[in-house]
Amino acid sequence: MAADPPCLCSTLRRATRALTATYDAALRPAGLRVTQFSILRMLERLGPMPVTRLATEAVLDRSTMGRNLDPLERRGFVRLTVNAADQRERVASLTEAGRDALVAAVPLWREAQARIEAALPSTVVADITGRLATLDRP
Amino acid sequence: MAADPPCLCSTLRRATRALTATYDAALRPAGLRVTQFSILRMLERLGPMPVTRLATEAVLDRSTMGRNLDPLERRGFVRLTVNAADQRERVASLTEAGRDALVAAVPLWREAQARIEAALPSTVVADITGRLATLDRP
DNA sequence: CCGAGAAAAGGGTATATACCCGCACTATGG
DNA sequence: CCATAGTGCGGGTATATACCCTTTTCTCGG
Repeated sequence: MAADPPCLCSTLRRATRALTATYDAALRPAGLRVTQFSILRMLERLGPMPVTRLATEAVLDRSTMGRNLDPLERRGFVRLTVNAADQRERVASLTEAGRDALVAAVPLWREAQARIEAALPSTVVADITGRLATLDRP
Repeated sequence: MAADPPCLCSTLRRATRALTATYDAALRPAGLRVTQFSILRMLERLGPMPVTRLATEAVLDRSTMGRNLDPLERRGFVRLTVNAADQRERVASLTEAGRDALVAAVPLWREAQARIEAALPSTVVADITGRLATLDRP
């Protein structure tokens, strides 16, 4: 009986771990991880946003986004304020320190992104996303 | 000024989260996550193995493998015993309960794997792995 | 055979991720 | 205008991941 082939999920997880380590190493001088960098960049692009909207944008669980904001808030890169118009909402916004961190990180990110892109074109990654999108949520 | 393109790493992480959720959902009836399933399968394939060797095999940090084994040991799927020949080593082995869990999980995994493979051929994933392998340490 | 260095683990810390539950607040139907 | 349904969020719990430092145990050169 033929052995089962490798698990697609485990294989992709392994690849993602490696890629994450590469980006994290590249961003280390700026004191950010790629996850944190992405959140800061999203805040810069979208402006102040409530946690739930950020989570939706990143396709992350809401509580995960809340917890991912914690270290950023603790280090003063993000401020969380209650929305006066809807007191349930906590609006995340980039602080000056957060903007500075982003400014320091962007060139490092661009360098890593270019280096990776040379080996792993964005079309390949986009292809994966597209293929997985066809597996909808039942 | 053109906006920076999406981050390859964040995009791949997002895809991996989605894929993991799909596999985890498929394996839920067997009470396993895909991470745990992979470890059990590795133990079945390789036989009893010290934690460090398992970590190397999975390309995981040693301490991560040790912690990933915890829930499996707690639930009785894996046994950890000190190697008499080298008392530093803790050898992980599949228990009967672990084998049973695997037997229950394999058909679920095969179903998920087949379903995903139809949308995301293993060649595409293998391609990513190969491309990332060319990025060794600069 | 013994001491120095290497190897295997464990524990501490930190982050990333998701589920559930309950609380607080808002919006809405009568 | 109030009861209720719905929404946003925090906290609890669990897993996944990696780094560091320390302890235990081996191995090997002298």
